[in-house]
Amino acid sequence: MSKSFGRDTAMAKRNTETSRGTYEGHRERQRRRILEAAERLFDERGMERATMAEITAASGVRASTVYQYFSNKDEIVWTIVEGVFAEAAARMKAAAEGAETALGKIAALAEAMAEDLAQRRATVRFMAQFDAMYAREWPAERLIALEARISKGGFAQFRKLIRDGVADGSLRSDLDANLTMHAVMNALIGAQRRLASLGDRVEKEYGKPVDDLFREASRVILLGLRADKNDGKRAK
Amino acid sequence: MSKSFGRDTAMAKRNTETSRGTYEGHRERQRRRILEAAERLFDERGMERATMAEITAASGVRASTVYQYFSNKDEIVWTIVEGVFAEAAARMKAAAEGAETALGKIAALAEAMAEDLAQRRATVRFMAQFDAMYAREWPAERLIALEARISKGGFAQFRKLIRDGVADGSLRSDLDANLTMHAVMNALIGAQRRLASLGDRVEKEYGKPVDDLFREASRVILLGLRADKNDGKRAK
DNA sequence: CCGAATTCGAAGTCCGATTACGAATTACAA
DNA sequence: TTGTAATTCGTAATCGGACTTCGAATTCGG
Repeated sequence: MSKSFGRDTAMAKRNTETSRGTYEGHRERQRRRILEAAERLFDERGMERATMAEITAASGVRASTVYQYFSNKDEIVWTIVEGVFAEAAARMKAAAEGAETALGKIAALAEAMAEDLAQRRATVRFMAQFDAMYAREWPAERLIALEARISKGGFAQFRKLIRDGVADGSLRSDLDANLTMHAVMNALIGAQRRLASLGDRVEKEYGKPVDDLFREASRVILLGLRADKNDGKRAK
Repeated sequence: MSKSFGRDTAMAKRNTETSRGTYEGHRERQRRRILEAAERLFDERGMERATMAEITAASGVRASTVYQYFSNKDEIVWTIVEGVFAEAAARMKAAAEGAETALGKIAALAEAMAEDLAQRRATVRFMAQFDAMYAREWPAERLIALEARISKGGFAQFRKLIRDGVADGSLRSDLDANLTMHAVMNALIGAQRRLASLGDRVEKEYGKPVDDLFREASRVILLGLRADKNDGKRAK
């Protein structure tokens, strides 16, 4: 509430014509320091277990100061989540761009997700936690803001991808682009997040790295999307 | 720690030969009362937000008494989770038993999951939360106990299902039963849990009930599992 | 009715999030 | 270089929620 009172009053006055963003650089640096410490701790201990005290200690910034940057722990979570989601989306987009056919793009996207699962497991786990706990109560504005960034990044074109795929014959003809897109994305993301959450547990029990399991799942899905040799006669 | 001291000492003595399980009935009833209140609250407010005070209030049992039944909130969560998982597994098993071919069984299983998603969304959401937050730190014993129950119930036969399917020609011949089983189960469960978590949000945005999205996802997966016409064996 | 088992209540501990606020420090404009 | 606004520090305090303690009151079964 009374967060940046100092800035909002006195500084606003000065800004009227003089030194724009005087302390901004420093503020930005501090902000990053806090976010980085928090992100690491969330990864290591889970966003529930990670305590404010730990975060402040790790960031080297006192608690009372942290609250001048973020009004509460949730704020920190949101901020990190937005960044993480946006980055993931960007990676997916980049991956998809490298492929030719629609089917190829989808495959590339799935492969990118598999790599995230292998190399950024903690981050994926973090996203899983977030989905499970916060997703339902996202304030609409946040959601919109996030989607805006992500849309530019990749997911949004997915529907078009399916439409294209049906058109160019690489995907089966009986697909409803909109429905299929959401269904497949949710299945892929769901599988990825779940595997990240179960992680080591699954690996210990079944010997395979979880990203292999994910790859097999996406292989099956891709097979399901692909056009039959004799597409057109077949309906389920 | 000092939970059931009364029972462990005085009553243990009596049990030596006399009134076995005297107060058991009542105790069991109380236990249920608490669990039911907790389950409802977890569904309504999430297992994080639901407070002990709320649970005790809703159950009509005082806090100090509740702690004679469960040593802490986590205990309650575990207990409910075990029941919920076991029930879900039983439903799946029942569903699979009604079908003939392996592919049919898998389809029936997926349909049962879709129905759970439609009719027990809160419960599925609950399982999603649990997976995301607790799965990594399940004590092994708990896990074993749960798996024992679930195995009897359904998941365990899934691998056999795939092997059978490959043998009877309803599934494509290049599947690795063990790998595919885990991959597909994780994809299905992951999709189901994710859709339950996002729930209304998804429905509002895209007009379709989430169970339809799930059905489409499983349709695609089933298509991916199904044997090609020219798989070398007869197709279904 | 007796005695064990259970519940109640109320007070209290512990811990983590968050706040309040004055003193100390830092950045920068003049 | 210096005065002042902006920022940080420390520390004490509040608050809510999980969990405990324990003696008094109540309930159950024989």
